[in-house]
Amino acid sequence: MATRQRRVELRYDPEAIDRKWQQRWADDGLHRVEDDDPRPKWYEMTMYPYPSGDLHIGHWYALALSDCHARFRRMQGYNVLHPIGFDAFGLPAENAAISRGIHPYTWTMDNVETMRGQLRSIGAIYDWDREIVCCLPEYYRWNQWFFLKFLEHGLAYRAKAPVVWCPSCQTVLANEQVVAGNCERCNTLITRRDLEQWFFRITDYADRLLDFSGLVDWPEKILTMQNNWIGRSEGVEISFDISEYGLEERVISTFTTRIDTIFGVTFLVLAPEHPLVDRLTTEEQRPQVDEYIAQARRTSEIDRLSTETEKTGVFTGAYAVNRLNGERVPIFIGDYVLMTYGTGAVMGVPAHDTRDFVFARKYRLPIRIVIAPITWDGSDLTEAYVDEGFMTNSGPYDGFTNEEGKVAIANDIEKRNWGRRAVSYRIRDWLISRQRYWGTPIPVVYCDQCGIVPIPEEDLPVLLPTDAEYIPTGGGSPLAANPEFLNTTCYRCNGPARRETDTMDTFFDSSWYMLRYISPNSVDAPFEPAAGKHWLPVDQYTGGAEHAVMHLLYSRFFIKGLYDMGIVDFEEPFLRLFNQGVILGEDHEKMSKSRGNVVNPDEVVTDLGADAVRCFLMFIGPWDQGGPWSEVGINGVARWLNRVWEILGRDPSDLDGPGTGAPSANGAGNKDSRETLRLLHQTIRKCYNDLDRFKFNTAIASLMELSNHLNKVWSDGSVDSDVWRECVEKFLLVLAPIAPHLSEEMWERTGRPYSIHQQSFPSWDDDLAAEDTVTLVVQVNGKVRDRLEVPADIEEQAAQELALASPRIRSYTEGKAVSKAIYVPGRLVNLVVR
RNA sequence: GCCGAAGUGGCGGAAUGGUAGACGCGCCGGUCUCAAAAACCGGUGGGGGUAACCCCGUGUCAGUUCGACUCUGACCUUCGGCACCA
Repeated sequence: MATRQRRVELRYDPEAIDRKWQQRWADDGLHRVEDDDPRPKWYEMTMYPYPSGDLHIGHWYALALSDCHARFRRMQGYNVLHPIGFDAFGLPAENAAISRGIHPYTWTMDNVETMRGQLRSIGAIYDWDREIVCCLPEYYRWNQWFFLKFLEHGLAYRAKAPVVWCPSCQTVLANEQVVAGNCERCNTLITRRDLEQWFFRITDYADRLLDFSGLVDWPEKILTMQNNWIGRSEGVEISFDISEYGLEERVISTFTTRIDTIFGVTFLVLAPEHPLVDRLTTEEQRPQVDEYIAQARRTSEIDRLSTETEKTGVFTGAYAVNRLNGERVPIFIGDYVLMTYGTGAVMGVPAHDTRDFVFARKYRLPIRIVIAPITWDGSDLTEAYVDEGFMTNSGPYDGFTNEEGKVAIANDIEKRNWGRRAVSYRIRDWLISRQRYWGTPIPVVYCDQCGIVPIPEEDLPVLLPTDAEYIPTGGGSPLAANPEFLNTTCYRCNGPARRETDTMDTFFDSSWYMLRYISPNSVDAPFEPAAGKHWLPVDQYTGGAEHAVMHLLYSRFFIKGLYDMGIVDFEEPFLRLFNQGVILGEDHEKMSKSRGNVVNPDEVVTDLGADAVRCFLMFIGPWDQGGPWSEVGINGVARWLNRVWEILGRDPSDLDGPGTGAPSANGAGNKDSRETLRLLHQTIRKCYNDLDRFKFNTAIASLMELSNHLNKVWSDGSVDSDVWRECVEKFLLVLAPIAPHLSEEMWERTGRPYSIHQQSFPSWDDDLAAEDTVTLVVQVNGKVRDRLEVPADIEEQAAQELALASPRIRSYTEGKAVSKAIYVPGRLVNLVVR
């Protein structure tokens, strides 16, 4: 048992209050969401958790705070749908199965059951009737249905793609299972293997995915990351002649964004996986080439693309002809060229490309300058010159600026049919196939007569067999080892056929789950169109920034695909996006079992209540920044809630008693009452604006200031009881989305009608919130030299006169000329003196 | 390495071109207590000064500005992602 650090003596029993209200809200169906509610709709969705079996503090951070925002929207008058579900397919279930011998289904569903209970302790406004669990056939049959739609619309295709392979375990590995180039289980050196797999044509949508056209309100950084991930570049595909080898392919096609440097080409580099490598390699060079390819198969893409690691390559023994100048240049292979980008072949222009420069130096290839640096004296380069300039050594194009050259050369190449203008994207088509058991079966069969045959819609779902071997062994997908699943009859010709045994990437499930929450029980369609029309798209999506690129791009693509098929009538699934940060351990490190810094929220909730945990997570700092957990830090908010309980629970009529309160004849007339009212209205305004923009930390700080102030004016007996009553009521209403249990309990105890969560967020009065006086800062040459208390509406002239008249200021301006005076209304005067 | 962020007291953070350190933790002092804990009240960036006050201070270095935590450039450190963790 760890040393108990939570030492706050609460005046209330948080466990009893949490239990009481969670039960009451559930019994009353307070959070049930109806489609036909007359209020305007607000669909606020948070990324659904993976059912790991334990709701950790990071889940609380994501879920409790999004719940606060959803509750705030509800108090603003919206009918709020804030659903929850489980991202239930994936690798950890298989790992658990392997290490503990539990079936992935059992493991997952047990975890879901545990986590449902833990999730209830948050006190969120989930409508549990809308829960989704995507490993159940009721959900994944729609994965299959959507797959068939994409296939039907030509957006799915099969192609070979490499997978990471452990030659000892004879299984496909996830990148996560590779440790320093070795299999994490048996420590064998990994390699890569080509398998025929399913792809979705996300690249067809690249331009549309780049275009946000004001449709969405997302953080700028996420838009930038997506743009960079898609990585559009315009250039030219130019082919080099290899007809001398008498192959079927008479050219090698390369993609370049710098066609203006074509006369500087002194070599070509092919990706080691390029299909021509085998045929072009000379017998003499073959041993080195084969060895190099084997090496490349073990190297990760990050290492291959690193600008830090040395650029290597091997000569194939073959040459290609640059048709613009007739030169014959050597063909290399090099692992810094990827088969998945452009054409898998690049032209080497060492003088004007950094990587090519290093490569040419290493292999002693000529470096020919074709774009003259501005101050070039004709000497050799010490590094690649990648900037603009005039063309030289470029035949008919000499003297052009390189920008003019780009256009002229592209035109000439197109005229002669040596190539064409082209756009290349860094993004690759979405590889859907997984050689794993715990996923959605891909609904096609392979028939010797008919080829690929999609399974008809009416025969869905293709059930994942529960009695199958789920531990991957002996080659492909585990399902391939299950003859009852594998062998079937063709849906077209009734002849013998084999089922597809790969399952789907789990990003497939999460690409469309926002649709399923709308009609989670629909059996005829993934969602009811009428309900979809009402709720979709999602107004606010929240979740970790780790999903900035992949999940969010896949989902955007998926929805655009459905839009084109007429299945949905909107193009962007998530109108607004907010990414929360990460909760770290007390040691400021990422939480992990091996570090022993994992926080169990259940214990804290029992001790201090759900609201204390919610408040602490909100108070820790800005939501998008995350922050470290602190066992002593949470005492602070617990103490505050405890004080709020005590202060707001006081009997306001005590203020009317003799010797206290001293209410003035006109109610809120006395000075402290006016101050109190002002602070109340300022606090409501601040909390409204802060909660609106997820700035929970400063909202709570301002409520703390208000409670401190209330305590002070109470002990001074200087506030009117009516003002006090107004403060209590509005304080509780502002607190309601933040601390739903405590505020409900106090709402009841102060004699107010159930439920606080059906009330509106309080409004404020700007006039009441306005200050009479402000502190005018007086600077001399930008340094603060005095502060003056002045009327809030002071004019520039008067402010300057007051500033100049201040004795302190005079000691700085004495005998000097004031050359300039800057006035910021109601804030500052800056006198510039020489 | 590439792409994207972040760096402010002893700690979490506030202030997004105008009073640096709101609010909280911790610490120090006090009240209560036989004592401690809890609770409550007060103080708390560093340096100098009896004091009034003064100087320094937002990762480092340069720049823009009357004025920079805030904008620009370079660098350092940490974090997220890099296509089979989700």
